[in-house]
Amino acid sequence: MDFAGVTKVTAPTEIAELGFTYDSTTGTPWVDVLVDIPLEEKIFTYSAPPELAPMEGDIVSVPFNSQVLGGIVIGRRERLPAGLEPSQIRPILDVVFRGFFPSRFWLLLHWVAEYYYSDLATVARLAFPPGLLAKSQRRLRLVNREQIPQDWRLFLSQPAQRPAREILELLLASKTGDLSYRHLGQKVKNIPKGAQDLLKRGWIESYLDFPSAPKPKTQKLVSLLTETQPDGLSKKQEELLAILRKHNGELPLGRLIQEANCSSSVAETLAKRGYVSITSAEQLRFLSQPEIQADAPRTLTPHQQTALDQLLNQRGYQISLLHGVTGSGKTEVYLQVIAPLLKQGKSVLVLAPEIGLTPQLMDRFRARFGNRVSVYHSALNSGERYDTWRAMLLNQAQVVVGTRSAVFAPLPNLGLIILDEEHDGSFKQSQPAPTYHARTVAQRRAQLENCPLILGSATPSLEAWLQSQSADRSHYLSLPQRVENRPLPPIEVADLRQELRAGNRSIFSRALQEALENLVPGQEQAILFVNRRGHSTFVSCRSCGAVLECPHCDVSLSYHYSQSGAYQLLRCHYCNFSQAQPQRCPECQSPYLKFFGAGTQKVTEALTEQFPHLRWLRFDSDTTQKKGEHRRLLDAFKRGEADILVGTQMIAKGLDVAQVTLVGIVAADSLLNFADYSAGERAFQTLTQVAGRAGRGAEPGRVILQTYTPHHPVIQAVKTHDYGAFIQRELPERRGLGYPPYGRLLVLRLTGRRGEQVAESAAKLAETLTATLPPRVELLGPAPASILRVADWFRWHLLLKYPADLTFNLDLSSLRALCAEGVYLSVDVDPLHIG
DNA sequence: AGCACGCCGACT
DNA sequence: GTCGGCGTGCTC
Repeated sequence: MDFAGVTKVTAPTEIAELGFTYDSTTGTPWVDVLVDIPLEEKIFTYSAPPELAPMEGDIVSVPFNSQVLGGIVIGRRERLPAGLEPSQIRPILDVVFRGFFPSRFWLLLHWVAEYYYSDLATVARLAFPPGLLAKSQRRLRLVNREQIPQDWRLFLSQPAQRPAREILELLLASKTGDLSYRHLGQKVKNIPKGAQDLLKRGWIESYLDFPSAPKPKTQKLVSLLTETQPDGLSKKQEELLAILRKHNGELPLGRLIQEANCSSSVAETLAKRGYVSITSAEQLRFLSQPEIQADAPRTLTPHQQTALDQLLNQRGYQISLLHGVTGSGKTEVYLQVIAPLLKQGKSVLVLAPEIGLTPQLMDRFRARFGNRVSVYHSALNSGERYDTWRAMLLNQAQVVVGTRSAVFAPLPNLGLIILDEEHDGSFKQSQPAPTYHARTVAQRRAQLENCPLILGSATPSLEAWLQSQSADRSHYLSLPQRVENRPLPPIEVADLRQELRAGNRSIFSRALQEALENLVPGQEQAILFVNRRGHSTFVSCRSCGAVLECPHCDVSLSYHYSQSGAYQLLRCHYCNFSQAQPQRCPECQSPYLKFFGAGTQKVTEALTEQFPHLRWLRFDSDTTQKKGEHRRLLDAFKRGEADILVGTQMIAKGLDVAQVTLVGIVAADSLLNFADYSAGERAFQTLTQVAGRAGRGAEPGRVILQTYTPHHPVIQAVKTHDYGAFIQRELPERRGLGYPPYGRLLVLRLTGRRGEQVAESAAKLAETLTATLPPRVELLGPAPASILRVADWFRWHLLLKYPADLTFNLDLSSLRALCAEGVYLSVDVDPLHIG
């Protein structure tokens, strides 16, 4: 079955009944519009043509200078602001979308804009599907291709006519002969001059491409209005009514006339006489998704049942941390909390780290709730996105599963928010603004909607854990055991220093080699976790020790090669620069280059060499670039087409394959050695999650963790599956240093193409901040970023650290004013990474 | 953010 | 003189 459903068209007033209110009775002449432009004061007053009747919350097109921009009506006013004459006021051009914005949603956007030092228009753009806030584009097009003389170059031979020549060349080369100013601007210097020349000759014309609101596909729907069989109808008319009756009284016009083999005029006559109605209906485009076997609620373990009972009893805003070890059945608890809410007509928002990586979560939801589940994430194309957005707005009792940005999903009757894998870093946007964390926004939203929020994780973030212990309306629920009494896999730590001493130079420890040797192909599967993609993390010269570095970034290049051996590349993992692997050291011409650091490619290479009987699949961002490739690879692995899955971080997320009995962590150390206050927390989470992939089926699992630092407290906590031990060590440390969750952080990032300028601006900011910051705010830096230069951009930052109970405000625009030209300042509130 | 207007150097 | 460079300021 596919989901291509037909929804009855809903008039604006009906949308309003979904809980949004506005008043169309007082038609005041002026409206304030938030214009979609990053400006200090973004509110402009427009006149409201009565026929458009723009109202609060409407999305509108407005003239702005010589462009047309999207905007949001934020209020109406009786009189003009001081100093404005009626003659200065221009009218609203169009209402793009009507009657959105319940006030609590509006408040949420406001709050996000303020909390993250962003602005309303930027935040609003996140919350809307593309197109709603579109701006007009100035475009140039050829008036008539044939009319331009063959020898046009002769007319434009002056040096000063270079822009005109270049524009014309580009236009002639393009299929449509129609290009946007913006596009041309990237390739031609001084377009206005060139355009002027060409316009004067009458070869091209310039026009404004109006933003067109995304329109849902519509189709005509014919509905039966009479119960009885009316008299005096023609044969065709009777036939048509009979067909309608056969289809429960409703059919799309196209299908109806096809089946009745008549023209639409027959239906129109019937409509005129009042026997049927013809309405316009939206036809929503959805991703056609693979069919899923329906399933029924599963029997719960006592722990699951306890958690479920507590969650079912919650009313109003509550925040619950569902701390369930890997394989403890959190998803089943979610499903059973959701079911009764849907029956009450409420909707549920489920946020997950990356939908692409967790198709299994999606499948579980669809198996239980069928077509009441929809996905919303950034990989949807704009048509799908728009229609899903519409559906969210219009449908009752639905489940939306989405990624970070879905926290803004416009569900009118929200009954619950679930944030699964709450600890996952991808819930935080670090770039561009607003630098929001979906967990933080979800919490605010739950408060505004007055509904419960459930955070789920096997390895809760320290923030969530601390909050669950102490804060108001917070609850801690635990699922300490796996379902069906399956044990957590024992974790063996292999000391790589001892391996070296014992003369083992393989990247696999003896324990891991033995385990791989004993893996029964076809019955058991293994996962090998490697922290890096590619082959080697760096290449260095044996003679002079030179390390090959990226010419655009301050990092070493990684070595990659193709399966066929067709290329050997050095690639930068920061800016994607690549070059051929040189035959000789560029410094000393020595031919002896050595590869260091194991990436996924090197591991698969070693597997082929040492275990030729085992088939492997590589799962990292190199092998999953194509759309749908995640799923394809995971499905292939699930079907047993390979014995071993070799992958990066990605495999830690929600992968649930019953046959996996062995997990190998090739090198845990790279995770521990990040110079970041939260490195330990992230390492604990990743290692625990990866280890948790083992033994999820009937067969018990086994984990081998290789490391050079076996006594590191994080390794020990992972080894003993002891979350408590981990936080008892980590929390006092954080408290002592004033780091989150006890203190708060804010990073000011400065970037620019000229290194000295960036450094100077950073120093200047620091000076000003030192003089103006309130007493309990600590300023650290300025410091160069741990990788100073990425893609030829230099990066410096300043870190502000302050007690969580302190509120203060930065005046961002005056700080921006302090920066040198070409130096950009951005803010990251509650950053996850500082580097 | 665009985009116009407006004021100075190197060409016809 | 004119064109072409880009600084400055405005957008309801």
